[in-house]
Amino acid sequence: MASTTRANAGTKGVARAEREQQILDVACRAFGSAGYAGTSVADIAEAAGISKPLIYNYFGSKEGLHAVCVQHAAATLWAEFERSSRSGTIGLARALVTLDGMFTALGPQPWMWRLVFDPTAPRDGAGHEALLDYERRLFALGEDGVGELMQAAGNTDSGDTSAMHAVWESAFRALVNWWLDHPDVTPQAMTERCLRIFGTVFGDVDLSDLGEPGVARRRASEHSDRLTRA
Amino acid sequence: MASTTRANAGTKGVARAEREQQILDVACRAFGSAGYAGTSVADIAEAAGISKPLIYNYFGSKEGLHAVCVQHAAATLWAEFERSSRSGTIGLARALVTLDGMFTALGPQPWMWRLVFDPTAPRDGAGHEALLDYERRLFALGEDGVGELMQAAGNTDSGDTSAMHAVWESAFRALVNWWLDHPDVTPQAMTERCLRIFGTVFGDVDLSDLGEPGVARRRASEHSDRLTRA
DNA sequence: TTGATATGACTCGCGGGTAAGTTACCACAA
DNA sequence: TTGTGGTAACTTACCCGCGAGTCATATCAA
Repeated sequence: MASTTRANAGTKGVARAEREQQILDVACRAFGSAGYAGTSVADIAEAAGISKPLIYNYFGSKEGLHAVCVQHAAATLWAEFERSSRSGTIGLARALVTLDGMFTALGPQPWMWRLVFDPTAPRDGAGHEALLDYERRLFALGEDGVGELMQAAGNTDSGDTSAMHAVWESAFRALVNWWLDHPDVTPQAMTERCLRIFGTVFGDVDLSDLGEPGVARRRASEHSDRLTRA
Repeated sequence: MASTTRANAGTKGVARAEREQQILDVACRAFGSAGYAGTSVADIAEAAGISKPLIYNYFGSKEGLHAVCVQHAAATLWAEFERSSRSGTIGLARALVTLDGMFTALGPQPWMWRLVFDPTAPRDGAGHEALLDYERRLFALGEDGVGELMQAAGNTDSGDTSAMHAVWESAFRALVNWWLDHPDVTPQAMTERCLRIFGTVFGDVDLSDLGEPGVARRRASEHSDRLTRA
């Protein structure tokens, strides 16, 4: 027994890489649920079962930790968007494929969404840069589709296109948010709902553009194993 | 000169009601610009040219002050929505009239918008109640229009209607936000832009529903004097 | 003199961040 | 096999600024 001081320190035999990953998981859930401002480093430390200074040792600062979380989330979501853009579909069909991919990707980790669209996140630093980058690429992707639509309708006003794009992104977010607020609805059912909504708004959607109606679902399930991991 | 102590207190001859109004104006701008979390009571006191304890004397707490601001903003915006709903138009025409009314109402006081849609606002208390009430009424108003649209399209699924409603509200907010981000665009020009966008999305809008294209603008300018006060 | 209007100078908790020390593990010498 | 030093993993206990909220006090008008 010797000199059993009441100190509780000392290694627990967990390697840095492993501990970092563990902290990251907890932090993503926390930031994605309560937002950046609503989450304290002490909260994360407690949830991860470690002490605060360890987080500062490994990530430097609250903002540094958050930046890594955001980069991870942005990369994940962006990968999904890019995959959809390679689906070979265009116009509304591609929109549907993208929505479907989002539902499937977010199913096991819904907090990722709020992590990226957190209004309380800091307006500078590495995390913000990552988000700006993500938004820029997303913007370019969406601008194509909206541009096509506007041109097909004979409208070439750049202001109109810009506003229209804002509306489209907002509608996209609204559909995802609605789905996140209705956890009972399966991704499949939600995609079908989106299809019906598109039909209502745009008149009957030309399904020949879409190939077959099931294409979105099939492509998504091809990758669903890969996505259900985390 | 007598005993000129360096104390700076004492009344400045401003009546409580007047001072409260003055504080309120400053607070609305502050909360509406930097958000609830991003605004300190000291900030407001300094901007109003008074000291912090006076605010606590008159409004009890930061949340109390914020609640009054929110109630004011919600009432103002709601009045505009209700006026639009009495315009006699229906469907897309009413949507246009409502948007036009918002642009005109927000022109002289754009911060009102963020005051109502502030993600950093407290989730309880009188201000939150006022917002919930406002949202409920807004919801009922929007549900009508969306319900009509869905029914006309032969879709009676309540989930579809709910999601559709979320999309509509989101699109509405996106248009207003876009406009707030482009201060050079006049309300008139923005309303015309919305008309063109509606035309692009829904196919050519039936303008007979709308009466004449200028109806929104005319009704709004009737009241523009009343709105440009604050 | 009384009450309304006003303020300087506090208290206090919360949360980001840090200094200094403690323990376990591991490579290597005896 | 058993010391022994070095390092990586970890914690306790603190600092410090910021912002909400308060107290005692001061001035003036009626």
